[in-house]
Amino acid sequence: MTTLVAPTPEAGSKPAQILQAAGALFLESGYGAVSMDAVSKKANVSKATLYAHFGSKDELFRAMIACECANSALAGVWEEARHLPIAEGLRLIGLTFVQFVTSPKALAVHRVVLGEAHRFPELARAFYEAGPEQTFLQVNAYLTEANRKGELAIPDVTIAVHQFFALVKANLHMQLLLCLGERPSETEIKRFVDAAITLFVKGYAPPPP
Amino acid sequence: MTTLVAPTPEAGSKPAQILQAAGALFLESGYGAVSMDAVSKKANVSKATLYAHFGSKDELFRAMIACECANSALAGVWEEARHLPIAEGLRLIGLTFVQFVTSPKALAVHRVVLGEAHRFPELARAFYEAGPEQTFLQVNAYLTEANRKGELAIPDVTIAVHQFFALVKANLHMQLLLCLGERPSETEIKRFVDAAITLFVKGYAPPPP
DNA sequence: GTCTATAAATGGATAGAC
DNA sequence: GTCTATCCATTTATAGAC
Repeated sequence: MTTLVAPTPEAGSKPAQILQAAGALFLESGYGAVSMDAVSKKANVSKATLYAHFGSKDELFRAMIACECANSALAGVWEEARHLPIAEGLRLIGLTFVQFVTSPKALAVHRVVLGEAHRFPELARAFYEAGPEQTFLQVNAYLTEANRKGELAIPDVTIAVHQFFALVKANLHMQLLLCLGERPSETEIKRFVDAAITLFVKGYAPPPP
Repeated sequence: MTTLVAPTPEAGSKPAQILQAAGALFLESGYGAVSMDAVSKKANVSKATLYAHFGSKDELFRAMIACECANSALAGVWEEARHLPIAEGLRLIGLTFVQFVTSPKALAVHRVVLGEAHRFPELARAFYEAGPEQTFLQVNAYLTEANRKGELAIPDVTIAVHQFFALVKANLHMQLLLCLGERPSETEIKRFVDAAITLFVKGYAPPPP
């Protein structure tokens, strides 16, 4: 398996300039619409220098995605959620998750990876394993624990994890990926997440004693 | 608003050949990776002929998407679902829906529209309105009726509709969009849908009298 | 390592004959 | 309407000087 190793060269160096420029352009316009010329101009670097660091357009694209995946959001949430009642914990996780995946940056990465998934299947897989899958594993552990404590009664935790994320994202994620409308207000997002948590918790509530 | 009008020229004509070739290539490799040269070759048509029918690459791409959106799957389901108990009706709708959106063709269209959403925002909107939105409206009516009959107790039907589709697609849709793995077996899909329906119906069950 | 300049190929789009 | 042949801009990638 190819793990996504983020190079993250020292800030200010030419590779860092190039990666930053590539990120801005690729994420804005997609792979096909961006030329190496445009990247070199945006990075204030000659094309020769660009090719000295990244052997090809493909390689630059891969490196850029790897770099963008390096930010592990949702870092502090898991520990905090463990000390909350189940509904509150899920609410916190859900809200943080939605805020992350609806951020312009995350949307742009998602969009460009999806658009090129057919051409860079290993990249799509690496992206999935570096991002969504890690989050799933965390919530899997969280729900398993809730099951054990009797707070929920989930017959199939794996399915439930996917359902949880599907519920909190709901249609919002797809709408934003399609560039329909703007990101809703914080209040609006809270409404969606609340509705999701309510449904999830009621749907998986343990039977009354 | 730009509605997606599917031209659907008579079969066998040059425009039809071109659209078919364009569909095969664009859906396989995305917008940027396909040249007009490749389309003309695949369609067994000269480039001049191609440009006589479609003024530009953009126009051809739009026409192709419009053509692909013309297939209104899920057509017969709504009437049939109305005669079933709520859980069975939802199961039928959900299953048909998942089978449709996980078909290779639907996935390819989705992928390419997502990938180019930034460059063709009106196209993304038209796609959404021609496809997902129509389905939402149908289920909105269905759930409103179920609410009225007291089969379910849904406080916000709009949110519930989005939740319903999110649940039945769950993570499967995203995984397939990312070209991870193959489409699961029929049996496996049924398992996912069943789990979704169970959660949804239990979560929105009316309070006991 | 970095630049300027350029090669070699391919892209979208068109002219003009039939 | 359709074809062959071609224009011109742009693209990826490299050569050679500093």
